[in-house]
Amino acid sequence: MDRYNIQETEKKWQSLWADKEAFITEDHVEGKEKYYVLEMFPYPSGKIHVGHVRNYTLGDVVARFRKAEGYNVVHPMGWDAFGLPAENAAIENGRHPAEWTYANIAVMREQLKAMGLSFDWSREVATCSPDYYRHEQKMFLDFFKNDLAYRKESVVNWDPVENTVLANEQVVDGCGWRSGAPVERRTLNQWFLKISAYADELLEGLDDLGGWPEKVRTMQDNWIGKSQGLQFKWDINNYDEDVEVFTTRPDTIFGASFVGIAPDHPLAEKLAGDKDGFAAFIQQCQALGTSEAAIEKADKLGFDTGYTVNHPFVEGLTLPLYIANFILMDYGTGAIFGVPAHDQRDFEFATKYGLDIKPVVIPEGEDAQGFKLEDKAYSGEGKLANSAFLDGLEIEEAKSLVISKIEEKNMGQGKTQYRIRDWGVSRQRYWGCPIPMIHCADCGVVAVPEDQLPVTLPEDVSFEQAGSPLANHPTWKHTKCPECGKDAQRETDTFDTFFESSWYFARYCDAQNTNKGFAKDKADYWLPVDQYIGGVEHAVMHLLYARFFMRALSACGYTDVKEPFKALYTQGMVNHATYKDQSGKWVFPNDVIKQDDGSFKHASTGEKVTEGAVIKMSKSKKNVIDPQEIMDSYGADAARLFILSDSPPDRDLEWSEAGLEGAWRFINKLHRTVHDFIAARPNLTADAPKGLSDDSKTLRALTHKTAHEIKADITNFHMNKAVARCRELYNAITGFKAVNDDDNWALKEALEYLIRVMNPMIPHVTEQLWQDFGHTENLYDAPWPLTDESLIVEDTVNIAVQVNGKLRATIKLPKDIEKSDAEDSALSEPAVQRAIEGKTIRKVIVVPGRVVNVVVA
RNA sequence: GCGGGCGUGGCGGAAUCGGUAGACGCUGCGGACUUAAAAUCCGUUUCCCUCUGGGAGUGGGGGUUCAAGUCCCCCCGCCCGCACCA
Repeated sequence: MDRYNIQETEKKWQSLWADKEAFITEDHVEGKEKYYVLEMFPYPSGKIHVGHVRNYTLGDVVARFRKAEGYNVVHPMGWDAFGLPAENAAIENGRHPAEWTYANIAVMREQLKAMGLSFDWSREVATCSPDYYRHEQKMFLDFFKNDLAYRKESVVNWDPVENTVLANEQVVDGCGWRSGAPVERRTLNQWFLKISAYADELLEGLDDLGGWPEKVRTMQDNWIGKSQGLQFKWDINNYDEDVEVFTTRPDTIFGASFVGIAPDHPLAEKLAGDKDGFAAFIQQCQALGTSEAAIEKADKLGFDTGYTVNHPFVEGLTLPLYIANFILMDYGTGAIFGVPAHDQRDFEFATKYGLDIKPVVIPEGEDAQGFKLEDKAYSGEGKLANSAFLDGLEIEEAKSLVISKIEEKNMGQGKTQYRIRDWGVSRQRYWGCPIPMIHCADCGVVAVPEDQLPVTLPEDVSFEQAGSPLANHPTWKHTKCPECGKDAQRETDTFDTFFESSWYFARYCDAQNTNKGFAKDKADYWLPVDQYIGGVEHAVMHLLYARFFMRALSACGYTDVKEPFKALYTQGMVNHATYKDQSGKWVFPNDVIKQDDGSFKHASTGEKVTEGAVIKMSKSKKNVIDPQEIMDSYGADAARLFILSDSPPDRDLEWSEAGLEGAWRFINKLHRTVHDFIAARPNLTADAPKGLSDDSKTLRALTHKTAHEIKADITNFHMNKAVARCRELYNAITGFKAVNDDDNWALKEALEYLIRVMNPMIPHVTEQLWQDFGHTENLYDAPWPLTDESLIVEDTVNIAVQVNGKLRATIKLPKDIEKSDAEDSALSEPAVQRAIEGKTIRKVIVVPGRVVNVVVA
């Protein structure tokens, strides 16, 4: 018998698809609606990983399925090619970032091709190419002209030994990852994009994103963080400036026991700069770096300025003015009033420094005098108390009243505040897109004239010295001022790599365009992306930046599309068990052999190995599987099928060798079953034979039902259910005994339907089997199989019969039976009789088509 | 710390609107075929019991309901994001 040759067959179809340009897409195809499927493009880190396999398999199922449904599908792929790892490779191995990056791209492109993905490779982009980034330089200049880009000071993590800015992930326990030196916060002048100007629009736009997961919309909503509050000034005793605070809880003003400012608040140095311990305190705050998580997780620390402030409503009441490490300069005014009873951070702070904790919001059912806080702040509902003119009011009433009183006193005003900050796009790095600006001593900041774009990166850079390679380059930055012609210097910062990923989906619409990033009509045709698929870790930043970027581009006349992604699907991660040897070192799963007693040993050394937690695959823990090895030994179809089979795509997936083998077995079985059928050479008619046996009718019903339901499953991303249904149909096929050619006709229909509905999941073997059946068209170009609705209507249903909610029997009844008849049938069941014996029937609940519940006492 | 999510057999998971918990796969066990093994095929696989039946059971505790994996409240555990990783 002929065995299925996976490697040969998969290569054969991959080259056929390439030769026929099967997935090269034209714009505006007559009579077809467009459908844009997009997966988040990869960073070319070296080789593809299982997370990529999952992401691109999901996208491929959608793309092939929508094509079969008759859409004009575009499914592009490219490379998010700028970024830190390329520079790290340069430092560690001496390889040039460009050389390293392009070599990785070449490897990964071949790997993606070997997966049989239906990409339109004619649209491929690499963001590190000047052909790509020249256009975003132009976009930046347009943002600048339209007042959407500006410069301001902001804080970075500074490594004093390496003389370089550190990313947050490069700060480990407050120290630089390579130098080990404590990081400092340093202020630099940097470029920002005014995403805050679109805060309301981005927030309101979320309501129209029905195709997005609720959780992602909620996260973006919280990130934008719109809040109504009060901004007002506190008078500082014996000092001629006021301190301005922002609060979302003006109602709790009578519970205030201190006022706090951020360590980098301009007043901090002025008020306390000459005090003992100030420098040490500031240093301690700086050691936390700039990461918000690190700052908020740190123990609450304060420094008493010695100054006091006057309470706005209580004559003679003064509160201490602290500098506190948990107050963020970036939010509000960088100053707060602390209400320990009703804010957890303030509570911890007050506990530590012995400040008053005075409850002013009393929950319902508690007495204002008796209400005591246990060990944490109370932030729930309640009525005001201990608060002079606010006593007895609801929180919202009290907020408005305090705001209007403050406004009357001219001390401040109600204010809408956003948590979102403007997007800092400057990076002090080499491997990024140069920011097309020039600094002139006389003219200030001047844009590079458009006819001088692109500003390209110099190739001869050194990573030997500390600091930014662009700034260190001997000649690159020296240029002439475009306005006055005198000597001037180029901006040596490059863009944040989120800049590139904020418009790549628009570039795909017109990837070959050398004049501009994309032609408006092409973007307006293809965009928005109909289905975007990627990791949930991008729920906020990338997705929010891209939404902003399209609005900014739209404001500059590039396109009419403001929302780039109509529907979003966020996939879960891929996890794998971890292994350690006796010395505690991580071991690759590939080097582990499971023994008969369930224990593990090292494949080459024979040493005992212990199995650890099942966690996200990561190189550092070595719990990685190389997709290349999977494809080499099991084939792309098996890898794809396994990854779709087990877990629902939005949940984490546990990689399992056994599950992969199961998928591989299925593909071989499917091949064998089809070939056994063909070899039997049944004599078949073209149309459905009349008078099919009941078994054949049942098989036909399942066949058509399966095609129908898989369509719904794929539409809803229930890929694991779709696979389960395919296996059910397959099980029915192999359990089916054909006694004549009429039966064989039904069998062939079932097999062909199975092949067709599985094509988006396992495209190679299904194309092959379709051809083996004698079809001359290819499945990639074939429509989704039709469902004959008349075959799938059932006239009887199984009804559960319960007594007091407990299942006692199931009965088969006509679908449209009268309730009373269903009740009679249920009560006559022996098991029901037994259960109700000697009891009184209180009532009987009949849910048509589902359940009869007999309630007895 | 803040924001968001997830939790169902030995394992991954299924269960449309609150209506038969465990589809489908994996593993294990038993059997067939074989000189033998692999492959393949068949059966079986939530737990407990006094087993022609019955009881328990969806992270834990409480509640609503004729009926709860599903709704509500509290708690526990794990995961993602937190603005210079991508």
